[in-house]
Amino acid sequence: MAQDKNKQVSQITDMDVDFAQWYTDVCTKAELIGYAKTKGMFILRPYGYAIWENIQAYLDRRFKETGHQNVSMPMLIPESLLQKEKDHVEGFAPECAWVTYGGSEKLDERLCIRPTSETLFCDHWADIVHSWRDLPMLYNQWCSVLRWEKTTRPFLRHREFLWQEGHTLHATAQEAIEETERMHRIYAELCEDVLAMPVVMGMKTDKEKFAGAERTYTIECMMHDKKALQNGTSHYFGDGFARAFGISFADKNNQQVTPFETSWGITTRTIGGVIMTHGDNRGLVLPPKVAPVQVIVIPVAQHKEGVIEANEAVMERLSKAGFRVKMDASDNSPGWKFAEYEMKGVPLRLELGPKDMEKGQCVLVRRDSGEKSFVPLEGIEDTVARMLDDIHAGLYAKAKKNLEDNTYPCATLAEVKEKMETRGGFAKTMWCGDVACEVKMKEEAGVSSRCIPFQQEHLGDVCACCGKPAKKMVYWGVAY
RNA sequence: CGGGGUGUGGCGAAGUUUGGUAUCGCGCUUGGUUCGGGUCCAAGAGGCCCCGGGUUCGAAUCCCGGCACUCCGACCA
Repeated sequence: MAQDKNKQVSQITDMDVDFAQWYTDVCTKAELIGYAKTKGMFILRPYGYAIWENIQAYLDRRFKETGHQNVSMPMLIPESLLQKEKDHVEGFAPECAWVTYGGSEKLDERLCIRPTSETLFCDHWADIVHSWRDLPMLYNQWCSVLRWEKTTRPFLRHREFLWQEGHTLHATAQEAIEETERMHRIYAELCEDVLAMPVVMGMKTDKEKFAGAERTYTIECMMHDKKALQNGTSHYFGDGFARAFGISFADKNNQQVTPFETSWGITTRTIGGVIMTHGDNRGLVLPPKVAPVQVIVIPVAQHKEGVIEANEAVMERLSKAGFRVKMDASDNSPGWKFAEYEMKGVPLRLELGPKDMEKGQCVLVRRDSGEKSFVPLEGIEDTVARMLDDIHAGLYAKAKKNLEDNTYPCATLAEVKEKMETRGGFAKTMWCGDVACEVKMKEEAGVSSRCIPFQQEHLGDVCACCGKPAKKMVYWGVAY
């Protein structure tokens, strides 16, 4: 068996044996990622980057539809600028990387390589915002940021990672809160409608919220191994940053007032989430809407006359219909190709050989279920479209089941601890709102609060941890 | 950053205990062959044995120091 493996397409570890190793195998063997020479720095290979581009294309369109403009801010932040907001600098200082030399000369002031750009946007706005007519400012930038993480993993934690960071400034708190919630919903829609990942929407507790934020809205997803992944956050800052940076404007009554800020972001980590949500023991399983290749066309008995041409014709038809389609006419055997594209998570495989040509049909095989069907070439565009939709729905339903089956109520800390050890997932409990109980939950049950869901349930009257009157229902879990 | 594991052609490994200058499979190249689930045959190319010191006549192998990957914690998108 071990020897036979070597003859095959690069093998991946069984996910039930070692999920972490399975994950790393998929990232490398499916050619999503390469390791760079500097610890924690990763190369997004073409196939991995293409997934990001598809996510990017969707979000960029949604951002522009909602009135946002893209900008580009500097990569370096002078230390004095970073220092202006106390909570913010405290939150990020431990993971900042600094530039201290320019050429051979030591700099008078060291420069932080941006871990996030709130300070840059605020400083800029302090210059250009003067009147209520200048608001709102609805900015976004696609860039990479740097955080000196101690533990790194492909997609899930890079020292440098790609993301988008939206930053907006509003005349009123109400408007800023609406913006924060609007973007939070867009992230949820990305997850559910595009990535087939069901979400839990809610707010972070004070302990877990972003450094400097008044409120952090979060989207929590459950991975195949039942651990949580935060997938997109949206922050409401109140006027804290604006005050710290001296941003003010003349309102309609000619009063100088302070505006309200938001920021929101999603990163390439999301790709890690996609892998861990849908993947299986054959490798990656990509949701059709972000799959770089949606249909892989594999000619069978391709040396026979007319086979390649017939396959090319189908490929062109599908391509013309707007599908991302590729044909593999290499001299690898069909079986090799089947395994290869399954590992790379291509949603649909189309086989076309001499027998099919006679019958005017082809074979379609779904990556998610392995289901094989013989379909007429006539109307293949519609068949493929329908099947890709079915795959999306199937992936979503499966992930939803995983989320629902592994989310359960607990009445006490002891119960959380016991259930977490035996089954993992999300424990939901009532909570008094005290940070001390969160700390205790972490220490004793090993879980952190994932979020205070919007969809609240009344599970009881008292906090599962301290027994005092409860204020909210909270989801707890082990997070990536 | 604390605790474990690992580092040998592109990939997976053997060799390390008992020092003598590298072996196998896959992949790759070329020519044939085959093609509906990981074809078969033949010939060929490819290695700073993670890096830097040390011991030794001689180091992949022994000693010291780094670095990277990986898992478990703490921190984090």
